[in-house]
Amino acid sequence: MEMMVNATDQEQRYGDGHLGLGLSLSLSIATAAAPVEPAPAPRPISVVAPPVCSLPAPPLPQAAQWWNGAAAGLFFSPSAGTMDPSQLERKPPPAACHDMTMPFLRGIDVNRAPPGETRPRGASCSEDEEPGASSPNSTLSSLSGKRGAPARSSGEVDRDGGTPRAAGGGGGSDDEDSGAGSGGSRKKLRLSKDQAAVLEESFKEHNTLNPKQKAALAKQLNLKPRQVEVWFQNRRARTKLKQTEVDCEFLKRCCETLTEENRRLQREVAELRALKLVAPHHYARMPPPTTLTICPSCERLAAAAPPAADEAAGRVGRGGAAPAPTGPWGPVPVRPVFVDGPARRSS
DNA sequence: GAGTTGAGAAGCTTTACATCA
DNA sequence: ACTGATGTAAAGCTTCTCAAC
Repeated sequence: MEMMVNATDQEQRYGDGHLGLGLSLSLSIATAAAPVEPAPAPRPISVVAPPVCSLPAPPLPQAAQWWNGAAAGLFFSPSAGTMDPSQLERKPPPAACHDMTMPFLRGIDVNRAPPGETRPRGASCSEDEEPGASSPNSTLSSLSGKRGAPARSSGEVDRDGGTPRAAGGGGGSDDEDSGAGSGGSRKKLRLSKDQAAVLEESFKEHNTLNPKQKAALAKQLNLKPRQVEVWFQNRRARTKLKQTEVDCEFLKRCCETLTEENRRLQREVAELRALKLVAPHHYARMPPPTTLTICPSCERLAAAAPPAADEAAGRVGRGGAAPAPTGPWGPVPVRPVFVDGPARRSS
């Protein structure tokens, strides 16, 4: 097979968890500017733009990095900033998500495949065609065929969403459904609150589903596996979009901060030059410029600290530990992390 | 009218399997 | 019989888009 993969394309395609180009940039900045600290713990999904510094986390195995993001609903993994392009390149290994448990699926072990069971690639997933799994609400929209083709309009949607009506009915396979495109406008399914809540919970656990999880979830929610799949696809796409917006804002702030710092440093340089012209003899007695140190953690240049007692005693070497956030490294913008899904209507 | 959201389509990668030298 | 290369089909994913609400 011919593999002509555009790197940019790859980054975009598999950017969830890494966020592609823009993300890499922001992370590079953050990596260069921030001192080392432990990685922030995964936050609850409902938190938006938490006060977390964009610090690079210690490199993790790829699957772990991905999972960190996925489990917390984070598509922007801080650790991605330390990843090399090869790490950015691939999706997580399927096992990373397939082995996770879904506590909300009571009594359904969707994660444990029967020993030795591997679904043949070519075989159609019978679970996906589960005939009885049709949403009480979805008997309509899920029936819609191709775009533009009017779907069968049958039944109404339970907007309230409390209890799904009896699933029964359905009985039609996807094939049947898609085939019946006769007349009537396409009614749109509205997932019930309960269904949405369970899906959200599930998404917090895994942002992708394996076939078994999908089937179990569909069964539990009285939806078709295809509907669950679509919901997850949309959720991923929209979460990523939100995160991209957040990252964009963050990058703007980074840019402003760096620009301001650049101006300040240029002014400083100009002042120092002027000073040197005015009083060259003073500078002759000063230590050579090699006393500038590099912060070992963030590799930023720091002016040498004024001679202190420690230094006089020879106890301080060059390149000492970087001061905390308020040190000479300047302000580091705090990159917000979008961890919440698209706002849901509260109706 | 704008925002949200379920869903279809296109295009891509991955993977299992078959075939062949 | 075994092995590596190659082709193919199916499934899943992302992205874009539409349309109903």
